Amino acid sequence: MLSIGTMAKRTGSKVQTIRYYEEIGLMPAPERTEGGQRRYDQAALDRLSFIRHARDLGFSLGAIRELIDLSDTPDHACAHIDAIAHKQLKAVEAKLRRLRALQTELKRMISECSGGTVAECRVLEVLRDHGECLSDHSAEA
Amino acid sequence: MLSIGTMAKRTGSKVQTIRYYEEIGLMPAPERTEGGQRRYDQAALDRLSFIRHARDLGFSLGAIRELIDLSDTPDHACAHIDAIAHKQLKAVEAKLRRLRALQTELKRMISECSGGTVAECRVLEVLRDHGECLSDHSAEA
DNA sequence: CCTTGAACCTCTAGTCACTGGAGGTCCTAT
DNA sequence: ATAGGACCTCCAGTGACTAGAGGTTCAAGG
Repeated sequence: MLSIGTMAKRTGSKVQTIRYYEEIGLMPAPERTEGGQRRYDQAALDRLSFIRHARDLGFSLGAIRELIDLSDTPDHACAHIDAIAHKQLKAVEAKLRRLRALQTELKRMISECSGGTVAECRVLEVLRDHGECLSDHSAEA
Repeated sequence: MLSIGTMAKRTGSKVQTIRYYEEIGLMPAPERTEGGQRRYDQAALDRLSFIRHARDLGFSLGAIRELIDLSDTPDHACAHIDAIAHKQLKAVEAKLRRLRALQTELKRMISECSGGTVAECRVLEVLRDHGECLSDHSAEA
């Protein structure tokens, strides 16, 4: 049984953030000790860890809720799962394309830099033609 | 010369967001018409487009400011550029790993789904061992 | 040239996703 | 038994927007 502080340490989140996720219903309310302190299990740790990673990847809490629902309710209508998974996959793949472009450009700059001169930085231009999928931050559609 | 509305449309942002970026100094103050309306050029459009994409990829405005500074000041000390580029590259590569894992799992679910049954959803587990780089949301270090 | 209405302006307030602090209680190691 | 670190609730503040009120400007049609 894990305390909230241990959960925070293991996932790199803040204690308050975990309580916040509970408040908005993203994390289930855990068991409590006699004295009222929260005690978590492995499933809760996995869930929190997923949330933190997905947030770091730029997913909104709404989108994350959808992804978690996929695994909370494996008996959902297949068409529903399929629609959500497809939508999230498209978002993931757009992010992948843009991240790869950024990676390439940063690498180029670093290698030029070790040669002593950075001719120019093209980080701005590099993301220009990989977009098409902006503003999918809503996920409740 | 582009109006703020055109800028918003082209980058998928809101008009207010653009004004907000100007307020906090992330976008330079553009020229104005006699009547006081903002008029932007191509460079401003590129810059805004970059900001929006980078935000969508989960970078903080602080991290984005750093990336933009790389291209604003090509005459910066090479060591400085190198340090920032390396740091950002590490962040990008961690995001890439986790996104790829998520992509794989979503694809698996979709293909199982088209077969009629989704045995189980492992989106949560899939991000578990690719982390190591959480909470690099600060970028001012 | 004049109008008219969509797009622009500033300013303030609200939202989402946290983050920090005050003031107090619990738990565990000595 | 007790000290002090971790926990509790509640509330206020931050970062990054987003919406609305109330008023001005611009450009396309008459």
